[in-house]
Amino acid sequence: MSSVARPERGIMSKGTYSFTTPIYYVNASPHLGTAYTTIAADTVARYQRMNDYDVAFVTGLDEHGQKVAEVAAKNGMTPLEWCDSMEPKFRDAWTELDITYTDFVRTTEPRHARTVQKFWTDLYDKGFLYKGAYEGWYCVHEETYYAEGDLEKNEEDVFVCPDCKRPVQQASGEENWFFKLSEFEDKLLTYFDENPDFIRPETRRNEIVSFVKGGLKDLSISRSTFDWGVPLPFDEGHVAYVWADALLAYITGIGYADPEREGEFEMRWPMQYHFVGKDIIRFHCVIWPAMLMAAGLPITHTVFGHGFLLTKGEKMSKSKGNVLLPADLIKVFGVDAYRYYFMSDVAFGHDGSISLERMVQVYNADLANTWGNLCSRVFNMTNKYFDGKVPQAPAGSSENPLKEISDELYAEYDACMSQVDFSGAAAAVQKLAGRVNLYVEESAPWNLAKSEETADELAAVIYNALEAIRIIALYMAPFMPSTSAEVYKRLSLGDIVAVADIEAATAWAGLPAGNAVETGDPLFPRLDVDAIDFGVE
RNA sequence: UGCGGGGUGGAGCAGUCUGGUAGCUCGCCGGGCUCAUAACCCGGAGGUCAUAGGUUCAAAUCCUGUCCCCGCGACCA
Repeated sequence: MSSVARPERGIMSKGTYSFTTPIYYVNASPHLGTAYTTIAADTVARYQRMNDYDVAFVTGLDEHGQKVAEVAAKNGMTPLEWCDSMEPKFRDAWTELDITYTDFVRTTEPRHARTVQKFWTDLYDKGFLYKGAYEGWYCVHEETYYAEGDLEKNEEDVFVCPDCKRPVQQASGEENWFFKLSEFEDKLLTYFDENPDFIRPETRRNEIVSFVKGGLKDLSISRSTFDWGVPLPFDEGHVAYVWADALLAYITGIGYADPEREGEFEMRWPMQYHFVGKDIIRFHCVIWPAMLMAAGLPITHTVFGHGFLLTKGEKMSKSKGNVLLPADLIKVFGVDAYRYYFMSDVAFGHDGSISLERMVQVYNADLANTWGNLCSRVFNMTNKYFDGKVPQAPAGSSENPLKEISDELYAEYDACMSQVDFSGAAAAVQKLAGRVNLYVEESAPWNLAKSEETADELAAVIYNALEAIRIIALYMAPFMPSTSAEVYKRLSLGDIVAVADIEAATAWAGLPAGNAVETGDPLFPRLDVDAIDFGVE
């Protein structure tokens, strides 16, 4: 099903690096939030590919469940027709944002049904499942059972769902399959204890630990009241319930039980990261590791629950009328600036307030004034003083402040990126860009150009500035792929996407003398906040 | 009610775990430079770190109380 080319395996040196976004629910179109998670994952994907890793980046769609069936019926479609109509919205959004996922899993695909059936049959065989009746109440909307004590009552004194406030129905003794989640309470707590990085950031970890300490109930993993789902092989009248289905898409995406991808799952599992919004960490930090433990599989290294994007301190929602759509922002800022803004200006893991005004600020300060203008002025001087060719750096010119910073940069940048501290990584690169601007100022090449006596000095300054620009382009590439590719092109360097070892590539003096340098149009023309039509608000 | 996050110069944040010159980006004011996208560089103004107590030689940072804001609860990471 997936049209995305998978990377060749086994040819890179550092090993595999695998991670996921959530398998998004088909009911809503992609919005800033889903785009945020996905851009973050893509930034990791692009970086780790440049960092000599064999990357697997799994995303996809959760297409099962009663709600989907209902929405489809309401729109006069079969459930699958409805899902088919939603899929392009996601794929197109990701294409527009330059997302380089390696697999896009739809939970309705046969290969995923195979995963679900194999996985749960295995747990069934191992004795982790039992059939039981759920006493109590059921909310169709949440697809969840509630004990009477957990319910709330509305004005009419009718029991309603504590989550969605809709009336609930009596469970009527429907039999479900249950997963013995309660057996994993201690094992999970021990695991959390021994693996402090499993849940990040730390506040999320504390939440989960206290939640598990509060006690775990067995988990209903099947439904027999509707059939829009994957049937369980040991009881065909039952389909896997939402999380018992969707979480497994992560392993479908790396070839679990896939005869066409022999050996890939073993190579890529366990993964480094699941990137999720903070609202769904429970499923990823409690149910999922318990499922894996039961299956005898290792557990993903880290579940990272990032924060929400807030506007004016409030969460975006349609009813508040403060929703921004990715496409609207791309129109104004372009894809690269869009990606850069969210990665650099919002601390990953914390809620972040965003605004159009702030986007314009960051765009102008970091991209137009610092990075874009730096390229502009240095390229222009290269053109003016060296006929548009990279000058030969004179002997001894490698002793300079830019090299000093650059030599330390990989370690700092890599540490940030490995910890998914995107804003830290971006700031580190930005610091070098700022230093180059200062270096140019201090060296004043326009004065050096006035006399033959300072010709060597001039060549050194321009070379060093160009070299720093090359290095900055490399480090910016995971955030802003198109711009970095453009800078590489203007320096007559090869395809930046082919860079497979960024540490080696960013070693000083990698820029060949004599390369043609094209000044080109400004990379990021300044924006005037008052002159922009955002088409929203 | 509950659970969670937060209140730091005009705006957005860092610093709080491991007490000891209050830092960053933007904006504002003044100066410099001229290669560049009114950009770049330097300097400056501006904060009783929500509030009231407590601990301490010393608290934004630790403890206690209070006030306020936000999130989960509605499509939604």
